[in-house]
Amino acid sequence: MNPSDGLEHLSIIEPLCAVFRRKLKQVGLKYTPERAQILDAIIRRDGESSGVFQADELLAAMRSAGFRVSKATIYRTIKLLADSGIIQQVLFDAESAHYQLAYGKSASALLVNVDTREIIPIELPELVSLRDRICKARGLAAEGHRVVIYARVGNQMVK
Amino acid sequence: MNPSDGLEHLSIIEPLCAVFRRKLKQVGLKYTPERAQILDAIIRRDGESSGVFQADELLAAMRSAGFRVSKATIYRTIKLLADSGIIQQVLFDAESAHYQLAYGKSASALLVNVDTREIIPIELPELVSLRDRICKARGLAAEGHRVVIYARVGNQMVK
DNA sequence: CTTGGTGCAAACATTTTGCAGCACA
DNA sequence: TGTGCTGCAAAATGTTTGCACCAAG
Repeated sequence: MNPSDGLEHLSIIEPLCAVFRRKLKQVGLKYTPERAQILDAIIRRDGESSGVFQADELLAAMRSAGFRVSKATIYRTIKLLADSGIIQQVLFDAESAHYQLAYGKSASALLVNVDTREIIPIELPELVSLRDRICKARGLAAEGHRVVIYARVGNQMVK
Repeated sequence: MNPSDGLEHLSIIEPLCAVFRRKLKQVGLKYTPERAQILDAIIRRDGESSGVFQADELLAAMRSAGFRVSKATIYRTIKLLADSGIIQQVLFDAESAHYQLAYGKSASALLVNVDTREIIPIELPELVSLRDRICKARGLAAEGHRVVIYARVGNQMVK
């Protein structure tokens, strides 16, 4: 597949759809067109920008792409996807809930440029061992973590 | 001062009040009894439990302690205290905003026991250098960070 | 066909705001 | 004594839910 054909996301749509479908069946729920379209829209968004989205953003994006889904279905589906482990909530501000695709990035962190409001997902592999060590010291097992780092454009010379 | 006389918090009330008073004066605002009582209640809460609080919890605590403050004033004062750097928002769940006193703990993290819902503030000094290094690599200057670690009681043997 | 799903609108929970009277500086 | 502050209640968000009709399995 050509990496510049705008269809990179197709490489993950199929497996994620299958995962979602299986998870739904496990609990006796149905795989509907709306649910498929919402997951597809989330995957498409993941390609652009930071991949972090909010319910109303997603709704607006889908509407302007010609889909007619309701707010209620967006919220209900987001909850199902989070329960399935396909997306995860990221704690990034307190105004409203933010989510991102969770495939393989359960340990990632977000770097927020407070000047430009740009959100940059970063990897902090060192944090996992640090986290596990701290939990173990208290007889706990780490389940996950959330990290947000706030930064601004430094005026100091960068060597 | 006797550390078991229940008045440990007095050691920080005075300086924090002074800071708040000064910050208010700087922008032409007034230091009112309500604002003083709210800051006092926050400092008192910091002594108990984890020091993390929500607006409605604080309101309830103050009401049952005999103060008569309104919801609106609580919210308005929390915002002022956050702007003054005296308290800071912690991102811990998306349901509602959580805050804690900020004196000297701008780099701390929270460990949440998801079984008991207990919130344990912890120190992660290693994270500061990690954070600064990552920001500098992108020409940014770290302003702060938020870390929440979720853990549960481990069933595995802890050596 | 049966059980669950959707859209809509109303309900909710949290936070913000407009306004009339009150109080600090 | 004026500008800012308070309480109240209404408005504004963001999210959830009840219900009637529709559709997947």
